[in-house]
Amino acid sequence: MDNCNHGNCHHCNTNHKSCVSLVPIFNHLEDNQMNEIVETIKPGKYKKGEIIYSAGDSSDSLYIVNMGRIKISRLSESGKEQLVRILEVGDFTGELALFSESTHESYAQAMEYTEVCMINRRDLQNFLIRYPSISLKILSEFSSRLEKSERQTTRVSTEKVETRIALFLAECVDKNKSMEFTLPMSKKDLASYLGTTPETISRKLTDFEDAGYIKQKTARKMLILDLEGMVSV
Amino acid sequence: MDNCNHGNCHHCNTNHKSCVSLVPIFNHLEDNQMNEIVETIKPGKYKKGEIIYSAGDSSDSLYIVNMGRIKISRLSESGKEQLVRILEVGDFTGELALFSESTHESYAQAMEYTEVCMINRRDLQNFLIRYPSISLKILSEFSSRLEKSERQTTRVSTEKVETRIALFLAECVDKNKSMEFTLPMSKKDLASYLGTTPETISRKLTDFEDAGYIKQKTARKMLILDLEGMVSV
DNA sequence: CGCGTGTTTGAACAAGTTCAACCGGCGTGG
DNA sequence: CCACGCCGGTTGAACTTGTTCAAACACGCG
Repeated sequence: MDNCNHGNCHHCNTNHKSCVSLVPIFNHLEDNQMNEIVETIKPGKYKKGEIIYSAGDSSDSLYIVNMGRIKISRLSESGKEQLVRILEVGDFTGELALFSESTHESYAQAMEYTEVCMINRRDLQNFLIRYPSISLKILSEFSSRLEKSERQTTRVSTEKVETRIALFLAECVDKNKSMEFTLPMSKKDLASYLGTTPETISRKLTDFEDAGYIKQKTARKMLILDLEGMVSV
Repeated sequence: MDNCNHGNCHHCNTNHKSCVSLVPIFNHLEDNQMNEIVETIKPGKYKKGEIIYSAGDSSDSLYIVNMGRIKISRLSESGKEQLVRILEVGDFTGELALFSESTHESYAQAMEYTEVCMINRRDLQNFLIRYPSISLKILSEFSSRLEKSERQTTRVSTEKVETRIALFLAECVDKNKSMEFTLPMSKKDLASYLGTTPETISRKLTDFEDAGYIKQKTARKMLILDLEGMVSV
């Protein structure tokens, strides 16, 4: 904020400090260590819908979300695409290319106006060696991502669509700590994420509504009426 | 080997050195550093079929496979189980419990007589701080696991069973560098891994055979006749 | 206001699961 | 050493689930 002397700080590209001081992987460092990192950061700004990187790109930097939201999708061998996860402020991506030399297998797209901070591989590896605690943070993040990813695989492999939707809604309740919330993505994207089609999502949600488990206030706004009942289908 | 002065070294529990000097996460260290790690290691031996840890266990150690093979499975919310991955010599598991306090969501079972080396959380975290290069190795392993796991999710979500089987066989060819190989697991387990049923696996494989893509020499022995044709179904 | 994309609904269709029966190899215990 | 039993694998047929395609709709954004 300090070195931002005009209107909207969100659009002030000299303000990289927040990237570093806000995100979990760095915010435990000493001030002078953080400053050192701030020095090496390059900012990036993307309009809604803009592609940040594509499958096949030889990425060599870590992207940290400073503002906005990013959608990460993969293409399957036969060309169909799947939404893998959504990055919120403080999340990062680009890991694959950081620890192996390979290219991206996924692509990243801004879901709204988004600002990121980029750290290139060489710089990051330096910091990892000098400040081992950063590695511990990233390891912790990785292990939780791994956990989530494997859980998702198991769900898609073993649960029927209905159950997957119910579990997803239950997680939204959890995250928002409220029975009323807005879906974090379109139903189309949700279908892609859950490994089904928009049609099926639509149908199952009206089924849930008919059964009295939920109420769809608008396309995205949900009110859960009977969580227990819904997840135990 | 040196400090093993009786019969079968496989059953010699004073020989922990190989765990450390063989596995990728440690084998780049200096001798004295390795010795330090060897000191803290506890060995574990498991008969075929034995459970190494179960879902719900509050694990607090990293398991490194010294010999044998371990099957990692998860239980879905509704109780169905899925094979997540198979650990070979040099692979490790237990990561979840290492960087968070939580309990295991998966369980591990020895597929044959298996020996592991265990390092507890406290010791490992110490080494990670003192020898940052270990973190880099683990990060690299994690990122490749993450990649694989996400690829698997995408496959299960978007590809039909036939394609998943074909891709799996193609990977076996790749790994064995030969058109002839033995399946790394039973067809029952394969079904669980690919998110389908043994019946379907059986049927699709005979379909492949009828189409002239493969030849099943025995239950586990496969010969790929037309890789191109098979994967482009 | 109008276009485009996301959403809903219907009906036919495809894919894979389920259940049940049967086969065969392997290990165990008599 | 043989017989039995168990588990993995195979096959058939009915059944369930979810997809696909097509059409109509609606909401939001320019």
